[in-house]
Amino acid sequence: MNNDIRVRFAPSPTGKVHIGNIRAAIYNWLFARHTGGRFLLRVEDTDLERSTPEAIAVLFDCMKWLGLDWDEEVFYQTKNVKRHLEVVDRLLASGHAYKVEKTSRDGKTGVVTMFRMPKEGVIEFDDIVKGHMAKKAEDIPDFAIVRSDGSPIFHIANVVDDIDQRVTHIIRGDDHVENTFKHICIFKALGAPVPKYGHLSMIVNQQGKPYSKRDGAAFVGEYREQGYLPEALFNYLLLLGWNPGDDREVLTREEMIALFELEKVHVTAAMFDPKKLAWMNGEYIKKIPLAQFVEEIKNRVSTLTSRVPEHDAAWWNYLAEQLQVRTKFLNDIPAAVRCFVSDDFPFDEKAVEKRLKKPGVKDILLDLIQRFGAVADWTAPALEAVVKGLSQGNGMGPWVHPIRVAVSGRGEGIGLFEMLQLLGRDKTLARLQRAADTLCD
RNA sequence: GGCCCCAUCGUCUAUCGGCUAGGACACGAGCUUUUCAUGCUUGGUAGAGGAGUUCGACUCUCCUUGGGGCUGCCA
Repeated sequence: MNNDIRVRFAPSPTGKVHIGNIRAAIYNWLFARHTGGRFLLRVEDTDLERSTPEAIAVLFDCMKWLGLDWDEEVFYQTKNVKRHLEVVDRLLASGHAYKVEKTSRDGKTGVVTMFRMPKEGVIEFDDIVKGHMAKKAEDIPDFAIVRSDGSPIFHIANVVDDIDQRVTHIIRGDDHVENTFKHICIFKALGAPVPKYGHLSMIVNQQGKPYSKRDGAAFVGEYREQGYLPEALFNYLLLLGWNPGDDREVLTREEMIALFELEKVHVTAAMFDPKKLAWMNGEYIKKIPLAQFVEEIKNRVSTLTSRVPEHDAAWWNYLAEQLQVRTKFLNDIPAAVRCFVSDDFPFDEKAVEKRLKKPGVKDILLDLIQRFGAVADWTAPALEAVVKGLSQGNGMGPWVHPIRVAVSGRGEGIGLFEMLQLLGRDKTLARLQRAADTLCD
């Protein structure tokens, strides 16, 4: 355990949190938790137009949702501007920086402060994930650190904040590799210790380009809305570029913390595979304790109806048990439980066409009403026994399919007899009658 | 263009010189089966190309090719 280790996640709040960005947060967090160091959050809110309180709230929200807790008070970059400028003055005084009149791309002319890069020698560092990196100083031109309007630019703000926060390890996106050579020179010019670096590869789309919103859900909030579990997204993102060294893929948070090593993070870009994420989500849904899954169902039911129907705990548990293994996304729950909540559920056109609008089906349903009506003990096994008796070992399809569509409106769902047991005798018989009267030919 | 980085199944990856190249997702087949799933069994698909080092190279070196990043008064 090394309590001197300090890492930070330093996003600029834009109202949305990109999955590539949050993966950097995950790696930082895991690194801190694994080493016993501290995980800091710095909000780089210098873009006043986009960095609204709402945008910052979204950021906090996403992090909390994923269980990424930070250790010290949030550091706001805008509150450190005075320090940035003081440091620039020091650089100016020591000759590491100079002022010059420049014309920017968009044509405005003004005096900016430039950082003076060394003109010879090699700048190098050992990146924890990418290995040894070196670049000739002459290949990097001087660069601006203060705008003509007097505001500090990213390079100086970032380095000064890292010094002030006493950051020891900078774990961030690959796109900052080139900046690192510049930043190292600033640290040295200031006589500050150079932190260790670890650059993370990007998450790319199927074309190998950086994953953007055009490629599907690119922001954390979207996964949340679509019914993904935070644990699943966390686990999936972690596996995109890291593995525990054996065949385990679904890991507990404790295992992740225990096993995570920055040295084992991949250098290559990883393609985002929504199918595997979906699979992993299903794995995590199966792990939800039954009682909690029941609550989840009730919550979703409340989006369908103002009053959650009254049932005993056994009824809810039975439903949850049946539903849990079939659920890939929490958002699939409402459609699956609709028929238990209300008599007014939609009928799937195709299913009706295929299962009910066929000759003889009406008679089968009417016959079933009689037989089910005579069942003394309204349980799944008893009901199944009735249909088994009718099918005489030849497959229950001709009975089962029409019943399912008649009582639920859908061609898929939980086990049919379990469904009937949950619905109860009255609803089942009424729905069979209704289908026979109005949906069959 | 210049500089930097990268390269194993379709995808995520294991392999740290001995490989009949393993696992997962996806896909195919089968079993279970009332639907949809789950579960179990099972199949196919990979080391970009070329030199070199070595008894031996997917693993090391070089070149080529391909991909990505950066090259702002953005971050």
